[in-house]
Amino acid sequence: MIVAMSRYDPSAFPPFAVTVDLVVLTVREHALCALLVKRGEAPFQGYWALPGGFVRPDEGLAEAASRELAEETGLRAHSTPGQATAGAHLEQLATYGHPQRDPRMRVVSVAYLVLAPDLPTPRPGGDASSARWAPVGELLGKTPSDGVPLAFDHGQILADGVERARSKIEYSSLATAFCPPEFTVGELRRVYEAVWGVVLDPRNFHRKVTGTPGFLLPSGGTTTRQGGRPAQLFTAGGATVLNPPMLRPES
Amino acid sequence: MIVAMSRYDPSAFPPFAVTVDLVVLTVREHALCALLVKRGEAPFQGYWALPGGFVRPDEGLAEAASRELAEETGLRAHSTPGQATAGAHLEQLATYGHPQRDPRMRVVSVAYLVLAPDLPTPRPGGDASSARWAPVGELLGKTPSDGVPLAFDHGQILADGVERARSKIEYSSLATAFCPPEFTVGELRRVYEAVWGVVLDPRNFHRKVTGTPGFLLPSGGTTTRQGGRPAQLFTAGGATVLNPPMLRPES
DNA sequence: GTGTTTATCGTCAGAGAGACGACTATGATC
DNA sequence: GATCATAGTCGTCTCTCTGACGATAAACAC
Repeated sequence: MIVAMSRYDPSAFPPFAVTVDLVVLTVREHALCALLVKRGEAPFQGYWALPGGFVRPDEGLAEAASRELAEETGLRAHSTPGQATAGAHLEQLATYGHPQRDPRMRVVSVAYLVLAPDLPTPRPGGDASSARWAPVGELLGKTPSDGVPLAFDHGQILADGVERARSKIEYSSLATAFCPPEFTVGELRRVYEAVWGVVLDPRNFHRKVTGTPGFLLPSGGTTTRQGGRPAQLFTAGGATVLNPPMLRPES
Repeated sequence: MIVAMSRYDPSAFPPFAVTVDLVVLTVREHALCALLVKRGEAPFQGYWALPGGFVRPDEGLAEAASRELAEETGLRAHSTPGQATAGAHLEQLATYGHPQRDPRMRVVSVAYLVLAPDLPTPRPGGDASSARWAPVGELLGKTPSDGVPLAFDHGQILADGVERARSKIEYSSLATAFCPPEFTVGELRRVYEAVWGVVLDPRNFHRKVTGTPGFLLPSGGTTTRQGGRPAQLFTAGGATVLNPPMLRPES
């Protein structure tokens, strides 16, 4: 409905706090991992949580997410498609606003999803007491009694972010955001395997990704850093959508 | 980052207003239409806008969207998948929070997407001065100089909602949300044609939707309301995902 | 009855994916 | 240096699915 002008009087409305929370995903040692920080204050003191913080009065939502990401990891993210630089991918995930999700006051949190290549160090920057990369397999798919859950509704946010990542690499070239600027087909395949938690046939995968126009650009070089026969190096091509998509194996 | 406790002091933060905006889509006369309301006050007085309103202090975001939808249209929406009732489908779309998107104060708006069967009357309920169903073809894909644009950033929100609907019916059974409880294959096909703006082959479409397990349940009856040979009536089956998906024809 | 409209069933060729064989080029080990 | 293990790359076969399109069926209008 169209609200009356008087309703815009700030004093007439209890204030909402608006925050951003980040689901930062990367692939480390064949496992999909999420960045967690340890909370230093109540509530949920000592619990692990997603990084995040308040949106400042004069900044946009994506801007706030990007700033928090830089504060936590030093990563420079951008949401522009077809990135060929070393930055991470950032996109809005969803917004969480259950009235009691924060016991102190009404907080509406806009969650962002970040896909980043493997970072050298977990670097607990900012004012979080500590930070770590946690394999999402150990955080998800467990009963709430297994281990300590995440603070607030961050377990749900993380689950939504992981599902978004899993489905989005099906029909987009976003999986390259997990890779360094130059990568091999095998490295890209291991990304898919880690994110989906499956094993893919190397030959069919190779045929699929090299046969999709614009997905991969040969950079000319080769590498043997994975052992075995030298593999061709590629960079991400300009294509952002995969048509036809590469669907996850069922079951 | 983890913020200090003092930052939770409401007086320390300029309040954000949180609203919900609704992209309500339906199919009328072979065209995809969106619900618009005419603004009665400044700013953008006299402009068409998406329906929406403030989130109340004690209600969740989806709850607020559902309430606004009921106030505007009388529809009872639910986001539970596999709905067999006459209600509309509701899902969160995205959140828009550019600092200057509302000239009066900082407003963060959580947009929801509603897919509804054709409603008997546009029913301008609530306190909007008037409401109408507008074909999205006339609102999108035009230069900003063609006609009057929507208020605020509602043109962008509408475009995002339409794109979400277009892509989501590819791999889900959501198109049935545009249909009455009982519908024919031809009626469902006309939904796809209206949403995508294409013409589909009736025979291939029939084969695809009747061959996908769980998509359609025969209800036993037949109808001739579309003219021609009587068509079998179906209800939406329990399946929510289409595998393999039904991809839009390219270009 | 004849024509029109819509629904439904079939056929055929081509694209694409899964399963898997074969070969290549490197480093590691004996 | 020969052998082995590892990973990469090319090919083949089959099956499924899709797009194009012919043909038939069952209603209504005249």
